[in-house]
Amino acid sequence: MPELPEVETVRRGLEKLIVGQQILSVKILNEKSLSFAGSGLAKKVEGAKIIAVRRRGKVLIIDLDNDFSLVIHLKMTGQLVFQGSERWGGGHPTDSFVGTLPDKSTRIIFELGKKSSEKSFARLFFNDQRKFGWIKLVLTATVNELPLIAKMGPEPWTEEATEKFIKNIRHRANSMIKPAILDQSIIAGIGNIYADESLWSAKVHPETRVKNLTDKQLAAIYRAAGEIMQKSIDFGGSTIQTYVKADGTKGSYLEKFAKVFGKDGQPCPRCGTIIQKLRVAGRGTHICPKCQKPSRIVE
DNA sequence: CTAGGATCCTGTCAGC
DNA sequence: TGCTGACAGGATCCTA
Repeated sequence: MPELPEVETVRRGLEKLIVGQQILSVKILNEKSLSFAGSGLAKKVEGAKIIAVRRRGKVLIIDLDNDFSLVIHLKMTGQLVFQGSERWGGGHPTDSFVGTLPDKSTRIIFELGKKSSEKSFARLFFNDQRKFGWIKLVLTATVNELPLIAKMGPEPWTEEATEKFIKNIRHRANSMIKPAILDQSIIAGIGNIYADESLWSAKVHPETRVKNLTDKQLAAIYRAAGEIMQKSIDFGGSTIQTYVKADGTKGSYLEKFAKVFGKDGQPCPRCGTIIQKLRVAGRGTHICPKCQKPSRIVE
């Protein structure tokens, strides 16, 4: 689930909480959730100090001071929850943000602290209902060689990267625009929500073939994706803070944030037409049928 | 090259 | 209440 804004929100939260901490121990509740192409995984992790928390696309990277890094992908239902003197969590929003941990979704537990001080003890929980998410321990120097990262397209921010994005996507001329922007090798960080939001913003129908879009339209999609994702980060992404409202009831940040995603049956915020839900490339897709007209140039 | 389906899993919800 | 099927904020692999 978590897309770039959620992963960036997690990164910022964790950076404040865990950099400088030592990993005292690792508890593996689900073997497949944590892997290492070698032996002595726990021994490599335990005792290491966390020196940085980075992000590339939807991938989170925790650098350790022993030349290793923990590379994390939350996939659909992953989340990270820090429990120390304070509680913090981000990623896929579920009740595990607020409930007692570990719970049945907990896959890995990192016990953090400083060897010299008993007081700083804290735990970092990697929770993941569907077990699609993963953590890999790799040499820091080889992080960029992981296929997903090696092939990854540009982050959706800079003006220069617009050209890179257009160049990448033109290689997929006959593809529909929605699956094309979901492809991490074309542009990094877009998932199902931001794909729909970006296409609505740029007034492009998700089934439009790439070859039927002008450079200007592609640039508009790229720009919309960057702006919407930046706005989402500023808004606070998906965290405990946005999950629990001030009055203690559950709130969805999507409810407030999204214009079309999950809004089928409701009026388009731009023109009032009822938003429809369709299936495009196997994914639930939300459009305004008036703002996002299908391409008339059909081959 | 592209689409479409299956796969990795668990939980939830609609419908009968 | 219990069952069933569809679906889910991801990515990869396989087939046609």
